[in-house]
Parts: sequence; structure tokens; C-alpha cells
Amino acid sequence: MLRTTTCGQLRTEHVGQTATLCGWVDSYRDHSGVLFVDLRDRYGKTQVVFGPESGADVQEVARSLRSEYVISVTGAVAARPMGTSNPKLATGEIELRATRLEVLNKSVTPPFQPGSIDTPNEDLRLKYRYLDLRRPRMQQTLLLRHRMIKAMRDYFDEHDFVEIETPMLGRSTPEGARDYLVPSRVHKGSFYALPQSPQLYKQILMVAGYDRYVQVARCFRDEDLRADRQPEFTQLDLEMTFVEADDVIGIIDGLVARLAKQLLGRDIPTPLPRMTYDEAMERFGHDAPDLRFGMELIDVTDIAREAEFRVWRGAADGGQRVRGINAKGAAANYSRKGIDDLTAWLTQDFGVKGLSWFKVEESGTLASPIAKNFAAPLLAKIAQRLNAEPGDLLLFVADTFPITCKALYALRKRFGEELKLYAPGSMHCSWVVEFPMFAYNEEEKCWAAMHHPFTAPRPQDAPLLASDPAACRAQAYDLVINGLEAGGGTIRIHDQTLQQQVFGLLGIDAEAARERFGFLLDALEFGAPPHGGIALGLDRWVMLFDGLDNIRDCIAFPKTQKATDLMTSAPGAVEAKQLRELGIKIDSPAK
RNA sequence: GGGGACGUAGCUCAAUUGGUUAGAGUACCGGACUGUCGAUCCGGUGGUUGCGGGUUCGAGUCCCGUCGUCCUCGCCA
Repeated sequence: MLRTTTCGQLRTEHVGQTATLCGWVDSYRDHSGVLFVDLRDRYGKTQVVFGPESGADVQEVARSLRSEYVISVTGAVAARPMGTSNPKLATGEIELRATRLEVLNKSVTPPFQPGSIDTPNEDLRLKYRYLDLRRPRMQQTLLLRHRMIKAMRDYFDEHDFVEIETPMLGRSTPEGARDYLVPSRVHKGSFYALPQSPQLYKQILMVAGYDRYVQVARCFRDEDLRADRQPEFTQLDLEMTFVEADDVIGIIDGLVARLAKQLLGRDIPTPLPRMTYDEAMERFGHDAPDLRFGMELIDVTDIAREAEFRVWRGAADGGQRVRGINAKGAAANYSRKGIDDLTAWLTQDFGVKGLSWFKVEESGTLASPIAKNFAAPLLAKIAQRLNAEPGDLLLFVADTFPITCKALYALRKRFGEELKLYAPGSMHCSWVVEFPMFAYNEEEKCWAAMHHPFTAPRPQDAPLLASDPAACRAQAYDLVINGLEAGGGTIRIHDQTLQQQVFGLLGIDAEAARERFGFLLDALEFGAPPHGGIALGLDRWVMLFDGLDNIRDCIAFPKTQKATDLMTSAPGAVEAKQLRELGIKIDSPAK
């Protein structure tokens, strides 16, 4: 070992000992007669002192040290002189009085300093990721990530889960997200697909009798990125045999409580609350509601039917909905212009035709350009329904149910942030259950699976498959943390006949089903047990547990929004020879 | 594919309504300093304002295009 101690280790109890530290020069302060160097490694920072007793030679080398030089220092651990301890450092009571100094490696002047307070722009951080990852904040996150994965593995091991790896090179399935494809050299013109999730393999493992499977699984989806979406991400994937939805939910409840306690020192009572999909859409307009604050969606369609206001009345009479939210005390926060901006945003992003609004005046009356279109008793009804108080801002959308959901969900989310309706560190976990089996695809004029085609309907809803697919509910459950889908799973179909019926509804005929999932259908015929599972979005969990607002900060080497890696410049061109071997011709050459 | 924000010194930012030689902090270089810890003090280097066009007497500022980063809609079973 080149060191005896890390930079986060020494305390007053070590005073008098000799220690050798290695690390990066975080900062240096040259006072001529005495020099200070803060030495950093991932364990912390220790102040190293080069005084007269260090010797002229050592002092001279110390004077040449610059940011990010890698050095090894030996010296005596000493208590700092009275009044010079630094409470900001864990090692702030002591310092290392250097007697030996070796520069292990120099550094060119870094484009930004890992020890600096301000964070550089993200493109720079990504290009020099090795410098960015030296920042204590990043190290904290990656260490939390490690501890989380470790705790998860321990937890599942205690519950008899077996970790089994599944292939990265699989076959493409047209359902779901766009696949990342890998060309086959041996079979020219054929492609592997990187897994979107190990879904089919884990089901096969249940058929194979492994009873409880878990995997930290890398998954790939070639879709456009978001703050909480990367093309390459990690799932904590699991599957269980002889279980019902409650069993899977119960296991995850236990995991959530364990991790919150172990990683955050926080008590989360279980069982976690549950809400049906229908209730979530009605009360919050979304299947992953942020329950850290209220501001629920309120329906006023019945009131709209009596209104003079044509926009409302027309919508209500036409079978659409009029719903709104009460932004408590926000009337003063949003000027006429501010509300116009909200309207423009909702029009652009969600296709609403307009935004109706009222400000509640001191007298309790509703003020708005559209107020004249409402008889006084109706205004009173609206005020009462929304629990309006002076200073409140009431906003309404009159449109189809899906559009009112999207627009009001977005408004509610935005108000939650802008009006600071929840404490910064707060965390709320819950389940949304009883998802519909199918969503009708208007463009393709066909049913699509809400989760995936292997999801089992609730037993009591199985007859609806034939009569009313829209009403058929799945044995599906999503874990929601702070308004983010943190995981989702289902009980699977283990019966061949039922599976065929669902394929039929999805427009997958027998031949196509055999072509794509023949191996699974075969497996279902060989004594497939009832089974179900869930996949947790591990990157998102880290993000939520660490109070971050984007997934890139939870991943050591993430991609940009255009799915490139600024450090390695991936993706890049390949040699013509490589393409020839694969039998691939490029249509439009890369720039 | 659509909408939006941003791009100025190595870095973080400023620059009035289009108007003189584009500034500050920090980093970097040199000097001073024996207890600092975001050290301090003195001096200095550092700029094709992302790139390309255009409008104008004059463009960091306005317009068009393009590249990059981010946010977002579509998309993400």
C-alpha cells in the first residue's frame, strides 16, 4: 500500500501517530513560511501542513503543487493549534505535519476544479466526467447507489431470491419501445436486440422452477430522453412464483421501509397506501400522482351544464368534462400575463382550447373576464365546490377527459413546484393498482396492452375480455414516489388459452405470436406456475433517495439528450471492414 | 418530428433601448506574507461574444440558417 490512512480517517485520537496519505490536491494556501494543502480522496479531506520543520526541500516541492496533483505525504498527525480547527471538515481537529512529500503525478490545469463551489455547465462535466466524478457531491450519489444496490441484494437474498443473469443479446419484438439492434456477423441481415427488460426470461425462469428471481438488470430503449429517462438504464428486476399481487406489493413495501431506514434513517409506515387507477385519474389526472401535496382535481361538469358560458356548457353537453383546481392563495402570484403564459403553454403542449380562471376577491366573489357568463348562484356553487377563499386562483379546463387530465396534471405539478407546496426533502410512496388491461389506439384502430401482453386480468374481469375489453382491469401495480413511476409490475398469464385470447385482442394472430414469443407459449404448456413480479427503476430510486432532479447525476457515465456520450464521442463511425463483415451498407453516410 | 431556454476570458457570470477600447469574480502566471481553510494583498497574461450569413453608419444585443447543452410535447408495451 502506498498509504497508511485515507483522507477522511484521522481524528484527535490519532494525534502523535505517523501517517502516509495519498490523494488529490484540492486546494493550497501558500503563506511563505508555512503552506497548507487540503488533500482529497473519496473518503474526505485532510489538511496537510508544510512548515519549517518539514525542511526546505520538502517545502520547495510543496510550493510547486497545483490543483489536482496526485501526491503522497508522510508526517505526524497533530492537533491543530488552539482556535484553528475547522468544523466544516470531519478531520478538522487535526492536521498532518508533513516531513516527506512525493508528487505521484502532475495535472494540467483542469478546465474546472472539482473542489470548487459552483458546478460547471453539464456539457463540460460530461466531457471531463473523470473530473466531475471527483466532486464530493457526485461521489456521495454513486456511493449511495452502491449502498442501495447492496441493501437490495441483501434484502432479496434474505427472502430466498436467486440472482440470475439473462442475455443482453436477445431477439427484437415490435411491441413497446424501439429496440437497440446489434447486427449478427454470422447471420448477415439478422439482428439481435438489446433487452428493454428481462421480461420473458424471468417468466421462463419461473417456469423453470427457480421460484424467486432477482437481477440488477441493464435495459435499453431507443426512445427520446427526458430528465428522468436514459436510453440505457438499470432495473431491479424480480419475479415470484405462487403469488398474488398483494405478495409482490408486500415484498416491495418491506424493501421501501428497509431502504428508507437504512439509507435515510427515515421511518416509512407500511403497508404503503394504495389507490386505483381510476381514482388517480379522477383526483389527480395521472397514473403516478404526486401525493406530497393536495390540490386535487375537482369536477364541475354538472355546474357547467347550467352555465350560460358556452365553452363550459358546450363541453358538458357534448359529453366532455369541466374540471379545475384551486391554487390556494396563488391569485397574487399569477398576473393576467402570467395566466396567459400558462394558457399558451397548455395550448401548445396539451391541446387545450382555453383556460378558464377566477380570482377570489376579499369579498369572496369570483373575479374573471368570463364571470359575467355565470349567474351569481352558479359562481357561488363553483366557489363552494372548490372550497374557494379570498386570494385563491381557480383554473378550469373544459375538454375531453384525457385532455383535462393531462392539462390539469401539468398545472398541478407546476404549481406544486412554483408555490413550494411540499417540503424539499419529503418523500411519499404509494401504489396505484387496477390498471386497465388495454388502451385503445385511435390511430391504429386497435387495442394495445397497457403494460405488456403477458399481464393477467383480474380473475373476476376475465369474462370482460370478450364483452368489454375497455372495462377489463389488470392485476397490475405501479409504485409511485413523489409523482414518479418508481416501479411497475403485474401478475402474469400462466395459462396458454388466456394468453391466446389476449393476443387475439391485441391483434397478434396465432402465427405472429408463435413467431415472436413461441418459446414462451411453449413454456406455458409445460407446467407454468402462477407467477408475477415487478421491476424497479433503480436510477430513479437513487435520484429520489438522494434528492436529485435528474437521472444523469445518478449514473456514472450518462448520455446526453441526443443519446451521445460527450466523453467518448459515442456513437461513432466504424471501419468499412466492420460493415462489410456484417453485410451492412450505409444509406446516407454520416457527416 | 414540434415548442421553448441557453451559448460572452480556462470556469461562473455581467454588459442600459443597437452606440466609445466587451467587464467582474475565480482559475492561471509573477511577487509579498509563519496558522490558513472559498486565505489575504500587489501586479500581469487571457476574448474571432459557438459557427455561417443578413439588416444597419454601427451588432454580444435584431433577423435567417446551423451546431451544441438543457427543459418539454409527441414517443417511452
